[in-house]
Amino acid sequence: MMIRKDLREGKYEGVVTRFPPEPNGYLHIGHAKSIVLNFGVAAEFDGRCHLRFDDTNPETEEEEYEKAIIRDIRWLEFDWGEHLYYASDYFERFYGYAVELVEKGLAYVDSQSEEEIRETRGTVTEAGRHSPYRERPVKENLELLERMRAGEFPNGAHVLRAKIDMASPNMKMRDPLLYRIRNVPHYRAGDAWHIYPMYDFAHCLEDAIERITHSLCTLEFENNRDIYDWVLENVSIPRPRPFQTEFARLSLTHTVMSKRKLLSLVKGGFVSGWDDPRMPTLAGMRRRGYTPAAIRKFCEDVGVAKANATVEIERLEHAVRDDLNTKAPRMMAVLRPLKLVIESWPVDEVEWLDASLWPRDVPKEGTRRVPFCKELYIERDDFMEEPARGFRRLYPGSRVRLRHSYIVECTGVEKDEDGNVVEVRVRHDADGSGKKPKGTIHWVSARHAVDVPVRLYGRLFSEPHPESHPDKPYEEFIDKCSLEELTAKGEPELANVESGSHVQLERQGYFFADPTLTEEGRPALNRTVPLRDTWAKVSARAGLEKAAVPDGGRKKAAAEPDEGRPVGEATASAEPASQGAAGRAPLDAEALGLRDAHGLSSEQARLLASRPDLRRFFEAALQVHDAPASVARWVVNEVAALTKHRELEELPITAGGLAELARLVDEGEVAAPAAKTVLDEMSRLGESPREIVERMGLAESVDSTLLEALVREVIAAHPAEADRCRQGKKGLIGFFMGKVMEATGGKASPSDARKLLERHLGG
RNA sequence: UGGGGAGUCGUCUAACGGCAGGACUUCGGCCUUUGAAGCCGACUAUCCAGGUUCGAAUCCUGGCUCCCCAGCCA
Repeated sequence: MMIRKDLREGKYEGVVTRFPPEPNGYLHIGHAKSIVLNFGVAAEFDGRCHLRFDDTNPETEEEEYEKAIIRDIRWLEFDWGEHLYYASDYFERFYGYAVELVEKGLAYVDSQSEEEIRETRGTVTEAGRHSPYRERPVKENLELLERMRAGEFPNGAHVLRAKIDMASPNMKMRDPLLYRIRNVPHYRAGDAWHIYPMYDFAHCLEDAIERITHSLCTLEFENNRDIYDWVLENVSIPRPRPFQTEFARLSLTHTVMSKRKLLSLVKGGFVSGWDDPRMPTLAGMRRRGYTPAAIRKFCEDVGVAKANATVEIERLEHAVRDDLNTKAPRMMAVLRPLKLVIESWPVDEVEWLDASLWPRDVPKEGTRRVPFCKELYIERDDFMEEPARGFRRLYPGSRVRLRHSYIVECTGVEKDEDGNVVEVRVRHDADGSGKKPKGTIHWVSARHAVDVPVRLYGRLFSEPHPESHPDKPYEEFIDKCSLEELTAKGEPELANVESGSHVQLERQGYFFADPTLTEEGRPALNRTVPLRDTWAKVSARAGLEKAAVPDGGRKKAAAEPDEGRPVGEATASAEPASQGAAGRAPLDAEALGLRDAHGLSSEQARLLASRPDLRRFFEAALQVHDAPASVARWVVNEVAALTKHRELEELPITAGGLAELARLVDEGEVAAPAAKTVLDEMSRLGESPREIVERMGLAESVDSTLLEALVREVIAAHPAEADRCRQGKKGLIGFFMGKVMEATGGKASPSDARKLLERHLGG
């Protein structure tokens, strides 16, 4: 939107964005949002997006990370063409700009210690103090800088600082550091440098050098924008220059996102590495089976705004399921086996059934063969000796459909000496003539089953907001049970699932054949995401209710209207009374005088008293049109709004003009809506109200018969809306008002128009 | 308590001063050889208080809450 405006105004010829990762860690889903945004806007406006490594800190950056980052972005299927850049390739130019600043007297070499610099920076409420080296002569600065570059000093001996303002309320502007000495080699630049540029100096220059137009970054850099602008305004870079715009970074429930915390999860052994499938890293998600398309869709869906926000993980999971639904073929496997014996089936007979790989609503072809015989495995959860209410699966006497196969009826169970059910016995319905069963369960042939290692991944943190507990560190919410490993019994075809491919195990979830663990003919499956499970929710709820029942309460009736009643009291006792006008500070003498002299409201008086410019304007206007009430209203509400972003003095609007306008309205020559148009024009061009009214033909001139006709016309043009309005959707009156006022150019009396509309649409 | 940002359904996110919309979640219903998917429906929101206006999420005033800034990290 903002970009559209820039283009429309001809600020830039095209759009150039960039994704600027620092090669010091792995990319996570939060970076994905930035990637999708940057590449997305470039594509939308037919521009381009650069990939630029912001490698300005040699101490933490490594080629390994660079490689991983490139792999991850490619995996997301974004393409930067030949536009791969490195901040380190610009080091020489940065240095040139630094020299330029020094020569202009806008930067100096500071030889204070790190600690001294920190102490003299001041605090958020106190100004900082000047460095004793601040006025070092240009020549000396140049020499020192040259020697810093040459490696003549130890780390920390000197820094280059911008000379801006040690008293700036923006801490970032208190002579920010531009260069620091680091006598270490850079992973790309080698040992060519002994000084390295700071982010605030380098980033804006990188953008300018690459002719970036829109530099999108996260909210925490808002304070840095002033430096960004300062540097680019003070060095010789090509124009038009880039501008920085901030957006909210992504947070997700049930996880953490900062590099530091992710690293501590790895180091603490809570996960197996950066690519552990529970990690929110792209590498982890890839290994878990999340797809690039799902991640992109998710990033687009959550949108971009400036408000800090935490997106529910369910939303990501939805995107993943939605994508995989049409991409993952269906197969069967039993995670926790229970033997099922078909009493009515011959011992040695095997029937190979054709089973579709896709459900009805996925328009894809393909089947596989599934063997059926006397002994099968079914899921333990699919049998209950004493069925819960609503249980639609196997229990003594029940009938279920075996997926892709026969209907069976449970005839009994076998138990071990401890009373555990070890085998369920059924008879099958050979011709399918019986009535339809309520449920369908999955199964595999015991004889043909293949063992498949399966990892069930859950959320890393049990708490939705692990970082939002002041009294508890996020580590305490790590879910130790977020990984469950087991060996499943799979149908034969499952052995052929290839490394890196997706499959849905029916009724259980989407799984991914882990590329690092899968062997030929023996996939290791990671559960990407479980299927939505309504029954699990229902039974969990039932369990809760049951737990609440023992003390004799009636089933759910008691649980339903929970103890939410105190709400009414709470709101009532919330003492909002202290706020209102009565609760405000009393008017000072000046405001009091204003109020009494002109009969203003306290609010109006308070504003005029606190804004000398508006007060003078108000008083000057009274000289022309002595109607304090209406003039005050215009000044307080409308003129004040105009001064939001511009000084009153800069506005071409005069007190006399405003007074004239107020008079025209008071005397009924111009209707209120039209008067606002006039004011807008006045603030743009500085014409007198009368000139504008004449030029635009805004004098009130809509007589009642004409207005009536207009109203009828507008209603006739929107029959559907009129109907809804008559049926009670009163908000639509506003819709019609808008149309009528538009038709009259704001010249009609709004109250008359509304009356007419209400009469016609009232029924 | 300096400065910079931000407050719209439970959660994200829309709405030239003119119908508070969409998505996720939740809850009903339909359908179903996946308690999935799909389809239909429902619930629920403009931080608060004043003001301007025919009409305010939007403009004005005041207040409240949350986030960011005192790295030689980015």
